[in-house]
Amino acid sequence: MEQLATQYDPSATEKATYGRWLAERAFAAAPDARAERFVVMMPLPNVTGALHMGHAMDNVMQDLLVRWHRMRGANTLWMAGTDHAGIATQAVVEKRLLELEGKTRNDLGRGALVKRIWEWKDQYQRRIVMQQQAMGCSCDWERQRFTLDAVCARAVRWTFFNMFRDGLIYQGTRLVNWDCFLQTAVADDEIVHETVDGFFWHLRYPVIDPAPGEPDAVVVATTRPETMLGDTAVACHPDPKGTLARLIEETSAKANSAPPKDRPAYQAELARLRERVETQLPDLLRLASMARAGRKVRLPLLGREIPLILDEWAKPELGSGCVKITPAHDPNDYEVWKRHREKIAIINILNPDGTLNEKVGTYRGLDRFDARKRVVADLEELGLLAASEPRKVEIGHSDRSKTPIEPFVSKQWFVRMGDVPGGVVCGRGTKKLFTAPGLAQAAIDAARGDWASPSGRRLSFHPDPERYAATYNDWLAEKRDWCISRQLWWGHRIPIWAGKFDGRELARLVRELAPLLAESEVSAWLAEGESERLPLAGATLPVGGGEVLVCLRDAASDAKFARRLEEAGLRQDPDVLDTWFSSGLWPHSTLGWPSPADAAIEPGQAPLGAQGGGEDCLSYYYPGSCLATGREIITLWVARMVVMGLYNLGDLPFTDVFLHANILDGKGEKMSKSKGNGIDPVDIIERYGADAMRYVLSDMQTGTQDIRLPVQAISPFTGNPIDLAKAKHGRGIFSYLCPESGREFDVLGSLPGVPAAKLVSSRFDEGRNFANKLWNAARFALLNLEGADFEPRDPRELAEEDRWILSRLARAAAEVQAQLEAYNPSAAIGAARDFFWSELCDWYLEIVKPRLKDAASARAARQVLAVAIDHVLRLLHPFVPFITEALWQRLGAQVPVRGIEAPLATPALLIAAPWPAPPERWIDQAIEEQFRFVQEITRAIREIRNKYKLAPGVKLTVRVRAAGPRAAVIEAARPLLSGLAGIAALDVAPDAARTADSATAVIRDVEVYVLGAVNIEEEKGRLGKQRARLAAQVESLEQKLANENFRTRAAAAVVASETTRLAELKTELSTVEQTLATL
RNA sequence: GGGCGAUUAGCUCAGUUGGCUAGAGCGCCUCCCUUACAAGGAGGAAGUCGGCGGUUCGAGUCCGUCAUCGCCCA
Repeated sequence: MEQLATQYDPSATEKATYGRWLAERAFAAAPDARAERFVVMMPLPNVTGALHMGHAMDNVMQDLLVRWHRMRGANTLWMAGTDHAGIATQAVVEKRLLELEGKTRNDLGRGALVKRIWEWKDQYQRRIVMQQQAMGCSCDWERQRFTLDAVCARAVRWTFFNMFRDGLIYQGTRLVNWDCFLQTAVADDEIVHETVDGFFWHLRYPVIDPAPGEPDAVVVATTRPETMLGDTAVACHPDPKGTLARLIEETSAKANSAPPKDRPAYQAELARLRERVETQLPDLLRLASMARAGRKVRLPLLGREIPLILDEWAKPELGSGCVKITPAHDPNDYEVWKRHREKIAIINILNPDGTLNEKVGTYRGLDRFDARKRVVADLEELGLLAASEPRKVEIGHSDRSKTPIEPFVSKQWFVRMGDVPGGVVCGRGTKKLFTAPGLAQAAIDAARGDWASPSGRRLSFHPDPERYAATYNDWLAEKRDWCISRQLWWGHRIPIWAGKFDGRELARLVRELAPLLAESEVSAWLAEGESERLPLAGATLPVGGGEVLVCLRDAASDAKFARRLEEAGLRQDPDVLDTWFSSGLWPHSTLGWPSPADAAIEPGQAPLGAQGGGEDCLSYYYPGSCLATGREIITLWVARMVVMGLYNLGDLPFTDVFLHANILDGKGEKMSKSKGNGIDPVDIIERYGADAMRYVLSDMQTGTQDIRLPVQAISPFTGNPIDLAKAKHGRGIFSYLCPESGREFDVLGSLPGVPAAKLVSSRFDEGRNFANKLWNAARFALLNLEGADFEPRDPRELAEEDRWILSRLARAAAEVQAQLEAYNPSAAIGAARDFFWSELCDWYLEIVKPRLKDAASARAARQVLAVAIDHVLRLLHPFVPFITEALWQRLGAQVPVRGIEAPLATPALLIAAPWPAPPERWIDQAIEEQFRFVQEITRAIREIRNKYKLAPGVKLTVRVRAAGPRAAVIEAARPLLSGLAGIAALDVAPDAARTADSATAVIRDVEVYVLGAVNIEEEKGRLGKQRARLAAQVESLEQKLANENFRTRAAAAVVASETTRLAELKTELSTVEQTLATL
C-alpha cells in the first residue's frame, strides 16, 4: 500500500477525482423506476463575468443538497446552465467596444454586435463551468443549458404565444425607467438609488390675466428644472383648508402623546402649519377657485398656456402648495395625468438618447443636463427663478450603464399580473388544469398553507418560512404588470408582427390573410386603445382601421408564415424580451417543455424524450424539489418561476426555497466583481483547496444572516496577505498600497502598469486545517488497518470504547441528517466535525493505539475503526467531496468489506455510496455517561499536569477515593486512564488518602490525588478558586430553590434537576473545603 | 417615507419551545516536534450578551423604547 503524505495536497487530488466522477458519469441523471427523486435547478449565473464567492456559496449549498440526496438513493438531477442576461451582457460588451475601439453599437450593426456578444458569452460560460467544476459541483453537464438555446427558445415562444392568445400579454404606452445610454427600458429592480448633492429650484409661472386680488404667478419647485419644458399643468389641492386643518389636528395629537424629548419637533411643525394657515391659505384657496374656473398660467420659455388643475398630489403643507405636472417624465405626474387625461396633455420632450426633442423649441438637441443649465440661466434672466436651495437628491441610476435613469413614456409589452375577468387557465392541456383569478394571485395562493397544487404540492421558504413568505407575498400582492420588452439586440426577439392600416387596407389584409389567421399557431389581434384588443379573425372591423398584432407560435411557424406577414406590410417588433421572461421558464424549458420528445437539444446532450418505454424528462423531473438562492432574488426570479410554472404546467417548479446568506466583505459590503471586493473561488481553491473552501462556506451558512468575510489581497510584491478593510488606498478606489513595500497594487486588474493582486481570506485556514486533520486521521487508520477483516459482531459484546464510539457515531449521523433536513448546513457539518475531531480523533484513536499493536484485541478494534472512518467519509462527503472520495478509494483498497453486524454496501465511488444510517441499538446511554466521567477525570489530571509543569513524559502516581459503582467504572477504565492521562500507578479505594504533596481534583463525589505534584501554596490557590466558583453556584441555586414562587411555578422537572444539582455541588464543595483544610 | 433584519469574547459567528457555569473557529498566553497530523496535541485567559425600561419564579432568548449598522421597497 502506498504511503500517504503527511500533509494533504488538494491540487494532487481534486482534478483526478473530478475526472473520475465525469468518466463514470456519476452526475448523469435519467428517468428510471425510482419514485424518490430530487431535482435542483441551478440559479443560472449570467455570462457577464466570472463567479465570485457569493456564487460559490450558492453552488456549494446546492451541491451539498444534491450529493446528500443522491446518497440517500433519490434519482437526482441538478440542472446546470447560464443566463444570457440581456441588458447586463450587452452593456459590458458595448462598454468594451467603446473603450477599446471607440465604436458604438450602431457603428457595428445588429448582426455584428450580437456576434461579439456570443463570443463574450462563450468565453465566460467556459470560465463559469470551469469554476463550478473546480468547486466540485456535481451537476449533470450532459444537460447543461443556456437561456438562448433552441430548447429554451421554443419554450419562450410557446409561452409568449399562449399568454398573448389568452390576453395576458398586451402592448401599451407607459411611463418606464429609461436608460439613455443603453436606450432601453429597464425594470424597477435594475435601478440603484443614490443620494447626491443637487438643488431645489423654485420657478415662477405667470398667471394669465390675473384679476385684482389674485396672485400674478404661481411658484412651483423641482429638482429637474429642464422637465418644465414638458409641463402641461400646474396642480393645486382641491381642499387646502381641510387638509391643513386635519394635519394640525394630527400633529397636535402627536405632540401630546410624544415622549418629552420629541415634543419640540412636533410643536415646531404645529407652529409652521398654523403660520401657513395665516399666510398662505388665502392664496391657496384663491388658486383652487381659479382652477375650478378653468384659469391658466403661461409656461415660461415656451409660452405655452397650461391649465391650473385640482389634484390631491399637490401638498398644501409643502412649499408653495402648488406642483408642476410633467406627465411624460415623472411617475407621480403621470398618475395625475391619468386622472385628468381629458383636460391636460402629455408631452414627451426627450429623444431615446437623452437629448431634447423637437417639442422644446430652441432647446432642441441639447443633452438633458446641458438643457438644465440653460433653462435655469434663462429663467434667472427673466426673473422667474424664485429661489434655489441646495438639497440632497435621490437619483435613480441604471445598474447596468451607471447613468441616471429618466422616466420616459414609450410603447412597451407587458404581462398582465392582476386578476382578469373569468380568471386565468393554468396548466392548459395537462391533467393539472385549474383556474386562478390571475397570474400573481396564482403564485400568492401557492405559498398559502391551505393551498395545494393538483399534485398536492405547496411552496415554502427555508430556513425562516414566515419572513420570506412575507417578502414574496408583499411583492406579488401589488400585482403590477410586468414590462417584458427591452430595446436591445441581445435576447429573445418578441414574436410579434405588427402594422397600422386604415379601414380599407385592414379589410383587404384580413381577407387576404384569412386562412393564415385561422391557423392554430397564429394569434392575431387588433390593438384597441391602450390595452384592450379585439380578435382579428371574425371581428367586425373598425372603419377607421387600426394596428394589427400577429403572434407566431414558434420557429416552425415563422418559417411558414413570417414572409407572408411581411409581404402584407407587417414588421416584426425589433425589441427583445426581458431576461427574466426566459429564466422564469428555466425549471421546465430545460426539460423540453412543451414536448420533450422533439426538443432541439445540442449535439451530444442527454435526450429529453422517453427512452425505452420509460418516462420523459419533463414528466419525471417536473415538478422539482428545491431552489437554493439569495433572498434578493425572491421577487425577481422565484416569484416569476412560480407564475410561469403554474401557468404552463399547472404545478410548482419546486416546493422548497432555500435562502442562503450573502457574502459580504470585511467592511460589510456585498461582494461583487464590479466593487473590487469579489473573491474568485478559484483563487481560494488554488490556495486552500476546494474542500477547504466548501467546509468554511458550509460552516458559515447558519441562517439567512449575511456573512462577513474579511478580504485580504496577496501583495504582488511580497506575497504576504494584506487586510483590505485596513489598507490605504492608492490612486483609485480599486488600488491599495502594500504596507511593507509601499508600492501600489490593483484588485480589479484594470489599472495599466499597476500589478493586480489576488484576493483571498484567512477565514479559509480553518477548512484547510480540517482537511489536513481528516487526511491524517485516515492515514493513521490506513497504517493500522493492515489485515483488517469483517466478521459479524454483536455490538453489545465489544469493548467499552468501541461501544462508546459507535454510540456517538449513531448520534452524530442522526444529528447531521436532522440538521440537513432543517436547512442548517453549519449545524450539520458541526455535528460531523465534532464527532470526527473531538471524539474519534481526540479520544477513540488515542485509546485504541495500544490495542492495535496487540494481536488479541486488534481485530475488533480494526473492524470498529474501519466502520468509524467509513461513516465519517460518508457523512462528510456532501460537504468535502474530493478528499472523502480520495480516502474512500484507499480505504476500499485496504478494507474492502466493512461493517459491524453485517457488511455495509461499499461501492467503488463514494459519491454513489449509501448515506449512513447506523442502527438505533448502537446508542448506549449508560456507556456514554460512564465515558463522560472518565473524560472528566482525564481532563482533571491533565490540568494538574499542566498547572504543576509535570513534563508530558512523566508518568504519574494517582490515587482515587471512590466507592461503589463509581469505583467500578474507574477500575474498568484503568487501561484507558493510564494511556490518556499518563499514569504509572493507579490506586482506587473508598478510603484512599492524599499525601501532603498531592494535587487534588474533585470531580462530583470522587477525589483524585496526583502524588508528588505540589507546591502547597499554588494548590491552595487552585482549590480556593474552585471553592469560590462552587460556593457562588451553590448560593445562587439555594436562593433559587428557596424561592417559593420558583418551587410552585416552574416545571417540576426543572425543580427536580436543580435540586439534584444543588446536592452534587454541595458534596463537591465540602470535599474541596475539607481538602483545603488539610493543606 | 414603508417593511424586514442585525448588535453575544480582539475578529467572524452559534446559542432550538425562556431554565445547569453563554459556546465554536481564528487570534492571545503556557507547555509539548510523544512513531496520524506543529495545517497538530495538552491546558489556560478572555464576554456588564448595544443602552434603558417592562413581563416572568427566572430573560442573551419575550414585549416596549432609544442608539448604531445593514437590506428590500417607494
